[in-house]
Amino acid sequence: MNKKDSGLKSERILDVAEELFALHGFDGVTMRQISTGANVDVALASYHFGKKLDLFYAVFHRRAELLGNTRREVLRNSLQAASGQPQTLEQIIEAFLLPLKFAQESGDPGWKNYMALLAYVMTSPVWSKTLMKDNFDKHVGEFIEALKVIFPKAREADLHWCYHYVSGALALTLAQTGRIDRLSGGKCQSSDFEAAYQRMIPFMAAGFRAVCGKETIIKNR
Amino acid sequence: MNKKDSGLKSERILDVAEELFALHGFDGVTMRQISTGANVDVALASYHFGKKLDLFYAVFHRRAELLGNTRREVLRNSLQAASGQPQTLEQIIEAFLLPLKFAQESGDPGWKNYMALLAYVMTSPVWSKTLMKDNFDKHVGEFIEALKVIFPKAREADLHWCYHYVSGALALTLAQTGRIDRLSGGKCQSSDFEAAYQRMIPFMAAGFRAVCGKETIIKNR
DNA sequence: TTGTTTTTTCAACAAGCGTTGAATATAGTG
DNA sequence: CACTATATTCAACGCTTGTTGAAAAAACAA
Repeated sequence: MNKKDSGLKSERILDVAEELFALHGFDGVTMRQISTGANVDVALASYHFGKKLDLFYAVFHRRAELLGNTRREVLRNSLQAASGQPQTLEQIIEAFLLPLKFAQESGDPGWKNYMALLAYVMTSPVWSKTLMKDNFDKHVGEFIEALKVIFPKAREADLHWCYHYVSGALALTLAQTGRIDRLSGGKCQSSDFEAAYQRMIPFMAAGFRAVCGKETIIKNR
Repeated sequence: MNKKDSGLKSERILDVAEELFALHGFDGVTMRQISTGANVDVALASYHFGKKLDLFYAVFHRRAELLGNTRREVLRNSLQAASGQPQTLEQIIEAFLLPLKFAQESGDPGWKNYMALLAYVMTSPVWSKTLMKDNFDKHVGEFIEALKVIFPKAREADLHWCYHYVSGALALTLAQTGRIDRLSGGKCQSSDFEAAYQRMIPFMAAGFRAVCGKETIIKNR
């Protein structure tokens, strides 16, 4: 039995759609390409998921919930581990990035496609207003709040712009365009999320401090 | 005479195509939407630019050359102004960002659309391998070289990843998705490139130093 | 088994797609 | 003016699109 014939057909449709949408965007993929890739009839995708747009939402929503929950969990765990003291800036940034590292390491190749899809959605003026708003905005507040605790004197606009830079750097990394491979002559690889991850934490932490000032240290009570 | 009836029709086609491609991507725009927006017959776009893909290339190429040349010029000017001494890290980053600030301030609303288009192309796995490669990769080498001068002991991979983070933060800013407006409760605006620009320089400079070490100061000869 | 529900395929629809050759209008030239 | 080249429109082509109702197959229940 062929690889693309294993598993539930409805799941295969989601997997193939995820990969193709990530690569070519919503309008760059046809229902027939998806059904062909999943080795099912074109009508089956409509039967399970409705309209093409609904399928797109289903694909995006499938892993969004899991990712958001993991993010919140990691953030709260690091808060608890600090036992009363505020988290370090590095811990907050790490909590933001760690779930994606987990996903990368999970071995499920679908996660890699999903990350590229996430980058596509994040940078799209259209999808950002619907999919990001409905699936990810709610988690951002907690991160900003954690940052406010350690940067009580920083202006909110500064915090948001810095968060925005982290988001952007992350998005381009998730997109895995292959450009860094080319520009670096092979010294860096788009697929090497570990390399991107390790450097991103000190980079972004230093950036935050340069813009928002040194964080306030609160004594243990 | 209506606004969309002014100017050369071929330029109007490029302008409308630029705006629509930036918003919906290559596959999300039809030739008829473009021609309708430019108030011309659908065949005229083909007459002037050939296939749809050629039109897309023409749109992207129109401002790419100007942008690339300005970038190189600014970089070399700052090199000359340093009169023998190496540039500061901030100067190098500024040279990378300044042309976009210029474009923003030029008053031409087309530039704003082009920036969103550039973000779309930068983050697309498909277009990155063709359009970015053919139009922008050649300029990156000069920036990396300038960075190597002031970070002679840094590993190349570190420099490239840091450059990658700057690219990503810039891309998300150029995309103008409106997300930061929402998340910040109106305290930040996607359209306010000046605000993004001012904070980006100290942020990225600090990030570079955190990953690549303090830059080497070379005495005046 | 028979009956029922769910899943999957088949075949086809109307609408929209990019593209093109021929016809018409406009501008430029002498 | 007439002649020519360029610009623009018109009308239509063959093809692909997303979607759907009905038929067939498979799974399930009794």
